[in-house]
Amino acid sequence: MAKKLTKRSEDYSKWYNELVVKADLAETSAVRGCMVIKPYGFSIWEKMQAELDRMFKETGHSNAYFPLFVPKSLFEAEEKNAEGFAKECAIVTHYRLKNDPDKEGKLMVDPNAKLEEELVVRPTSEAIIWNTYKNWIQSYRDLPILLNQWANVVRWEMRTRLFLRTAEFLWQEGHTAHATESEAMEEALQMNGVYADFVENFMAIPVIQGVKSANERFAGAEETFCIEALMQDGKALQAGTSHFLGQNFAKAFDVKFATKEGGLEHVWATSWGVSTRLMGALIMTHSDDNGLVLPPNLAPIQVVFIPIYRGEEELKSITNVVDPMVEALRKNGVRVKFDDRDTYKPGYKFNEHELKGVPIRIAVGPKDIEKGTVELARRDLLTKEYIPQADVASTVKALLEEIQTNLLKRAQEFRDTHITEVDSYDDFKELLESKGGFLSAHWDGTPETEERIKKETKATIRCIPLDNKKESGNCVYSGKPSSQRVLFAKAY
RNA sequence: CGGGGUGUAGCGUAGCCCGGUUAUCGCGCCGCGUUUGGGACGCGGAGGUCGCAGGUUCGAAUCCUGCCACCCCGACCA
Repeated sequence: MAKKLTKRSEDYSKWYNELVVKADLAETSAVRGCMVIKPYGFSIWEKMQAELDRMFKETGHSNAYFPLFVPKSLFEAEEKNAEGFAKECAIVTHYRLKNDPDKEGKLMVDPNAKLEEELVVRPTSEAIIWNTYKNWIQSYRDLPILLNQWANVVRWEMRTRLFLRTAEFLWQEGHTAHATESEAMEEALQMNGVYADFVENFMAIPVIQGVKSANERFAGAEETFCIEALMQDGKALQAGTSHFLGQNFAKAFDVKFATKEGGLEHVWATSWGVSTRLMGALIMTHSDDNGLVLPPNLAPIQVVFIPIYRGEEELKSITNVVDPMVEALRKNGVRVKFDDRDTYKPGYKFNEHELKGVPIRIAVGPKDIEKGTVELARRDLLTKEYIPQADVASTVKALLEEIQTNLLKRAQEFRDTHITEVDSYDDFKELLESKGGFLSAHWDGTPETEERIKKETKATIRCIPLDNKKESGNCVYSGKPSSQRVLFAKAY
């Protein structure tokens, strides 16, 4: 096995897969299309969960949990939603196994244990949740309901890719119920904003907030808002979505409430989610040929100390110097590890922590003991410098913030230089291949045009940016008049 | 589900066309020693139903048949 990762420029997919496995984030499982998230990868996910959860609570939401199984009759109640997910559902049809009379030691599905009604393993939970909300809502006094659940969902994908597309994935899904259309719409927009805030400020991944075209809209939604990110290879990634569901689910599940005025009206709904896919976005936004690069906010280990020594005596004197520094940092709330394993050499540790994306590495050896210094290396720039031991606590604190800022800035610059305005279809096709990224182009607003462009170029409309400026022009494909540019890209 | 490909140790592989002692090499793993400021080196060692089932043959990783699994390209998708 090669020690170095495949270079990003050589084969981006190969690089990505190697990185995910070698940085101890995840691996493919023996189960078709499924993924094992390893402890290190999961600890990063937990950081994301904790921050998101905090933000949800801050905006008035609570957590709850609903069943994994959705009876088929409930699943099919909202037609568009059902149709959208029908092709990728896992279905439970039986509830028991028995010994196979023809094969010693083997089991078979017991044909007598066939379920009267099949259970769909949730690909999303609108159906089961709205069937429950029906029982919870009678009056305007019961509204709003602002719930979130952390769960797994199953979508039987044909082709899978670690974190980006797996048959089972972890996510959070918010499901809210409101008395008025405007309140629901505000909620959907608010949560899209929360996602943008989280992804940009916590994960240092710049995103564009936008609206999906009808083709790309969530099945069962009236309007889908999204955050779109751009990966290093020029492909876009939908990083999160927030849906204004109108009264579709309320009508499908007959959820009405008595208004203050004595009327009876259908409830308005939203749903919104982000998934472990964000881990993929993290990797494909910041990482390099040496491995993962973690924004300090997310890093399970923010600073790693590595001793360089021969013999126990030397280690002891280094430990005496390192321990107070570690303690001082921890007191400042910094997540620190002193890697004093004697089973690996320093060079190995350097590479390992680089591969895992630790933002700051501090090496302490005999020379440093003598001079009262440490060697400090930052992961984002791969630079090294010597600083006095006395300055470690203050330097690290400031540097962690600087790295966090720098990563976002760097990604932002990349993203901004990869949004290109195009006005002819030839330029469109040419740039899509040569440069990639977002192409900002006029579109006549019809699904047919979007569909044709997709067929011919594989590019889709990623979104219509929320802050889009109105500008009259002509559709890059049909030449028909258009009032604004939209963002096209090839997407994951 | 359509087109193509691959299954040999934990991982990556040679051998297969043209059947013939004990199945190749690298990484990793274990032991001992020397090492330790960018993935150490030497010596020794362990680890294999050659995807599964059947067939041809004196003899099968190698040839034949069937099955299974996985990967890539399409369609689908957060």
